[in-house]
Amino acid sequence: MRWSEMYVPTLRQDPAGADAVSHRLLLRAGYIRQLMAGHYSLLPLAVRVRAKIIDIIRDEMSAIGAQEFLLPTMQPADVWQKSGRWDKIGSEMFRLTDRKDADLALGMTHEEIFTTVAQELRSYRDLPQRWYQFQTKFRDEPRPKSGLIRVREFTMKDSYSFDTDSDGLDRSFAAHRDAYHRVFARLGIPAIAVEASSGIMGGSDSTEFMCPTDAGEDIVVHCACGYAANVEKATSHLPAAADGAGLAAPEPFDTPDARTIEDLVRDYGVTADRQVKTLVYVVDHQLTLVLMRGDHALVEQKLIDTIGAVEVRPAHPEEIRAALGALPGSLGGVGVTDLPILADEALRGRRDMTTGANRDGVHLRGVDLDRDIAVGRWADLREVVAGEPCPRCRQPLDVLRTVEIGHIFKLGRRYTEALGVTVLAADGERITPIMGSYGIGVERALAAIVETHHDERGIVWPAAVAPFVVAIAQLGNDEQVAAAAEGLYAELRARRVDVVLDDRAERPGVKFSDIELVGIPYRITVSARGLAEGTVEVTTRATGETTRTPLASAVTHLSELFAA
RNA sequence: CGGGGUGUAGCGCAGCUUGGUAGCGCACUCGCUUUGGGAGCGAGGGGCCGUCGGUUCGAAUCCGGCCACCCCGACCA
Repeated sequence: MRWSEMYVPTLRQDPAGADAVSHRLLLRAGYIRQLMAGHYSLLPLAVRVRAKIIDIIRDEMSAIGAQEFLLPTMQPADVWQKSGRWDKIGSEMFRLTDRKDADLALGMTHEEIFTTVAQELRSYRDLPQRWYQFQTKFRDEPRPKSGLIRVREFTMKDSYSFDTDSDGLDRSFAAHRDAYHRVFARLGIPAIAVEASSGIMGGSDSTEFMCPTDAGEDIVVHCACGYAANVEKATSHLPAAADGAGLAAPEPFDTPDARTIEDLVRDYGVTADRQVKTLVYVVDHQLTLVLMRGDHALVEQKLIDTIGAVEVRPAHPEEIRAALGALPGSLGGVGVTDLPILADEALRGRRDMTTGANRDGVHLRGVDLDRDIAVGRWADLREVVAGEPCPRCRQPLDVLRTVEIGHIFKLGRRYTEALGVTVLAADGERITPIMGSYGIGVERALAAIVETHHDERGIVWPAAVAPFVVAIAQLGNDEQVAAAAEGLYAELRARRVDVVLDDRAERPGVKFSDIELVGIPYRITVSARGLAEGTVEVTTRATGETTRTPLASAVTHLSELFAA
């Protein structure tokens, strides 16, 4: 490719409102343009990178025996109704109707559709099957942000496995997990595999692949011993509390100005870890008390996962007052019998605690959880914070900001049952195949590479995904320079190297900064000055290292760099 | 959905307080010079000032509605 013929609209200044590094650089370097919030046009350079990412993923999918499909992105409502997700998913799914007024959806994932195809599986001998595709997904995100990191329309590599039994699913799951590690290693993404919540996908087990970056939105708890989990799932080992004997019964005391945990700490000397924080949630229309230790934060996803709830929201003050007779600040679970009460494990067995009395401006001390509060269910609901002891090795935990680039699920038989997929087993019985599903966000992976591969001058692509591996900077309009540059260009193309010849009538500084901004791994600089002594320069983008080499051996020198 | 902010040329911005019909830098076009780190000089082209309405002799500017986009939070496979 000749740069003079490419469309690469680089920007000299940082675009306004592009906060994330990858967003800023992809805009500046002419890879993407925004159409509307959450929808981006990929320009030629981005298309080249995307194609290389897809090739790497495809290669690793083939290596585990997966077969490529391409399923429709517009889908009928009825399969979603059969799986129950038409109602369960809510406004994140784009829905539309056709001229016959039939309900349709834009695919946000393809479990239902792949399972529909699987209805033709007949025999256990057909299994296992591992199927995948690269397909556009649509998700009506409430808040798209950070360029390609959170969008409403994107390409996903999604795969689905069908096995006869859970051992088979374990093998398919492990095959994908290993393939994903290889994919991310080849893409240059420092992915961490973490335990995750399965969310709306359902299923028994899931692992997320997370890339650490400031632009990330997921918090991951991580330990040197190898323990890693999304905060939505993470636990830590808290030291046991040593409570005193407490009181024979809870004792009210007036706290007229205390509305928060901190108020009680400051004005009444009750440390936060001796308080019971009473949160009121509406869980699938049921008002529910959620008790946490005063210094602990609730993870709503844990609440959702524990109950299997569809919708969870904090209750409004009016709802709370109507049910408990007090406002937030003086709430507690003592004596409450008409509402479900969930309590965090960290409160189990605690005595001599302080909590609200359900009378505004009054608290109770000497509360014994087992004796005084009708806890219906104990669960891990607490958010782990940095420095708490690792649940495995007891060393202090790290907390990282990350972006999710892949997620693999053991789904079970939910979809195959709902859509009536069965095969005949060896003994003549009908069995329902068990499924897994596995996803990688392609453009998000692209953004994650930029997040982790850049410097102050621009992007620094790993060679495996770079839009071009070599750029030839032809300086000046000297005929000999042009001839030498053209010669190198032809030679590299003959060797199937992705090379771009910067033959623009631009000054050297413009060429250098564009080539660096765009992030091409190697640059050959051809100039009259160099040719006078028979040499060209080869510069490595990542290190800035430049070596002079005779024109005739430039290609050989590059090959050595590729091999290194 | 709650809070905050911004919409003026392709990009980045000023002008708005104090109304009088739009400006700067970059980019773009042409000419000359220049050519190893985003060139210089000269001459040009380009904007329904997001949109609809109101006030006014007159609105980019004042008032109201709407729309879009960005940030924080909620939410989110």
